[in-house]
Amino acid sequence: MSSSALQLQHSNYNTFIEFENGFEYQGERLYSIIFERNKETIKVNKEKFAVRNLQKIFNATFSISPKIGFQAMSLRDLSAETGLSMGGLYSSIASKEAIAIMVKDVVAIVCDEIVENSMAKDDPVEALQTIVRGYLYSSTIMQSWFNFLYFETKSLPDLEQEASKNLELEQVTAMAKILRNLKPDSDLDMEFVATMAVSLIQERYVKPWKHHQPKTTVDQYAVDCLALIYKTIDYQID
Amino acid sequence: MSSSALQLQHSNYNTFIEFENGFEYQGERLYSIIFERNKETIKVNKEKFAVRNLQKIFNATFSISPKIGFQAMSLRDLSAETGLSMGGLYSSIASKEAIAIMVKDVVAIVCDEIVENSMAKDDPVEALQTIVRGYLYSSTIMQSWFNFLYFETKSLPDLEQEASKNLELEQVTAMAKILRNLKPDSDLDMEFVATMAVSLIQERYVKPWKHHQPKTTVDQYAVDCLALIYKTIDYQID
DNA sequence: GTCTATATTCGGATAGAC
DNA sequence: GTCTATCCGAATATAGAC
Repeated sequence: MSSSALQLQHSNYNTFIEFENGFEYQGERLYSIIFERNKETIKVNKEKFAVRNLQKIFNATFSISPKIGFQAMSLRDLSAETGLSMGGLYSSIASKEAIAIMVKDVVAIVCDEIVENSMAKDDPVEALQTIVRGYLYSSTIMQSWFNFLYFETKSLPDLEQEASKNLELEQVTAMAKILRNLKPDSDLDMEFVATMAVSLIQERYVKPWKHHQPKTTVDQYAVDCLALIYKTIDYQID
Repeated sequence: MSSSALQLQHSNYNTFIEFENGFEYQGERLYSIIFERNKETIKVNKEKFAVRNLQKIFNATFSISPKIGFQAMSLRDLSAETGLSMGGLYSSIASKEAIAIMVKDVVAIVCDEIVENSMAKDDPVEALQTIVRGYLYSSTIMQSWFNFLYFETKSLPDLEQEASKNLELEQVTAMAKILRNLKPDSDLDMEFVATMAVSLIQERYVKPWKHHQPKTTVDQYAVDCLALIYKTIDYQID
């Protein structure tokens, strides 16, 4: 119980709806956070205007770039899609590259929080639930953000590229650790199992053309993922 | 036995080495095939020269583009890396876009062959082996090609983008079909299992920075994948 | 805070000499 | 068959008016 008293309220969830209600990285709040973190490079001073523009810019980016790629998206495309002029764009962002970096920053914050929340659980079953559901739900709400970072990591400067890859490694490492706690005596390669689990979760945001449409709900998908993991490591659920 | 007599010799394999020996899409042979298929748009007439240049061009593309992305790679970058001049490049390829299209064509041929070979097997256990090992081994030998298509599908014209996505769907569909043959009475969602399997295979060529280095061999990885699949569908191997 | 207009660089592609 | 030289459009980014 020790550390669990310190947990954020939204670190306990068993359904998507429940998670979504406590998830702060969405809506205007999200863009406020981005604004706060990038005040120095954003020329617009009033939060009200900056937030509105950032919202337009990211929406436009996530509308254009999945179709043709970030590098092929010109700022003129972005200007047309946002309704802002070239000058208007540059008053809200430092450069084109800055867009990609901001995406990376936001996703990094969210990913860290997922791992943190999970690591705070003493019970490995709860910990597994938390990381799987947390990752799946977060990347559902922020689908465009996760998808963008996945495919556009190459568009980042070397340092941020490294950071982006590490996000994934941390998920795998954390999950493998939990799995070892669940079955301390197993001689299975838990890194392998965790790799499988992570890539299964990524499937949803990486290949929306395959999953996004009808088929299964996120909650069902979460159940399926967990069941598959338990089966793989021969863990009997009560 | 009926159809298995018609199979290509290299459709029977149980190890990477064995597969590699019968795999024709590598070395000079590969570039001969590309040359034959693109004679009309390649200005160089002598196969000897064309093959040598194509080899340089694809090697350079696979060296530069994973780091910065295909769109960010300029033909001047390519010129520097290949040692060919701008004019020299354009005598061997029709355009920059043509490079991406040729990659897609080659990968499509290989993927089709994997599915074909697998579908030719009457025994579902053999069929599963064939598709899993075929996909894994092919994408190991042609790692750069598969990786490129995965991340640069966006750089293709709409029509080829569609074709590229279909390649993946065909793998999943084929694998799901085999799994249903293996366990006809199971009420598991075999599309889900196949999706998991395919994304596990893709892991290797999609994230080489995670897997390529030391760790497990391809053969071990194949065994692990197959074991995981069997476990998932509760199939007892003899 | 947002626009228009423009500076400047760099991209893909081609023509024509060798 | 390959190279050099060059065209031309398009890209990022900025200056300064409103």
